Amino acid sequence: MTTDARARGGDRWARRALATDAGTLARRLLGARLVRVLDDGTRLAGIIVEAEAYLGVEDRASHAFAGRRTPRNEAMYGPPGTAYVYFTYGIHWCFNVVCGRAGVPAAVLVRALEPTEGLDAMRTRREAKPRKSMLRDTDLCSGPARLCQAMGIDRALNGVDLVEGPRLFIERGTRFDDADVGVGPRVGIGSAGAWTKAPLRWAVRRNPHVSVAIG
DNA sequence: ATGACGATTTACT
DNA sequence: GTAAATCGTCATA
Repeated sequence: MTTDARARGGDRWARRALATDAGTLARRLLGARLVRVLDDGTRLAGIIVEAEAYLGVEDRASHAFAGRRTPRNEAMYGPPGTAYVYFTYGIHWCFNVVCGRAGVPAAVLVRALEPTEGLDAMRTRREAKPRKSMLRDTDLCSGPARLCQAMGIDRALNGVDLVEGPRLFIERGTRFDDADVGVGPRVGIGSAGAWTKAPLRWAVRRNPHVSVAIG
């Protein structure tokens, strides 16, 4: 493969593979490679090892619960393969893969990556604020906001198309056996009734890059 | 116009 | 373990 083809993403996920329900996609995304190509051509990438499903209008923990549709969550209503990037806690960005079908707001929050390409650039971004010591590899992308900081994902990528776009996309990666995958409640869900404990988070067992070990 | 809150992370006791 | 950081967004008025 040529360098150019590699930068474009040689083995991307097709849109039809993303046109499924959030739970199914969250499980299937484990092992996929998330790729970010910076403006200077630098390629950053990591294997997805943790993801959460946000089902849609019935899911009280979803930004689109009860059909809420605002400027912030508009991307959730886009076609499968749309990036939904939102800002939270006044500091952090989080990245989702919109799934299902256009007009139905469902998405998968990518919570952790095992970084594979561009670790030095990631470390530089993550250490932008002064810190006591150099970050370990397992601190680079082990959390939804951490991976966005490491990969340079922010407002500018909200709404972009992961299937055709040049800056952020998903490639075929490795495959994790069911025996190596755990399921449990989502992280950081406050009072959302039964949805607080619903088993909608998938993570690779014993993988040190996961943000919170799975039960 | 105002106020409460957040799909988090970090530093500190 | 607890608390601070930090501000866009949304619901209420």
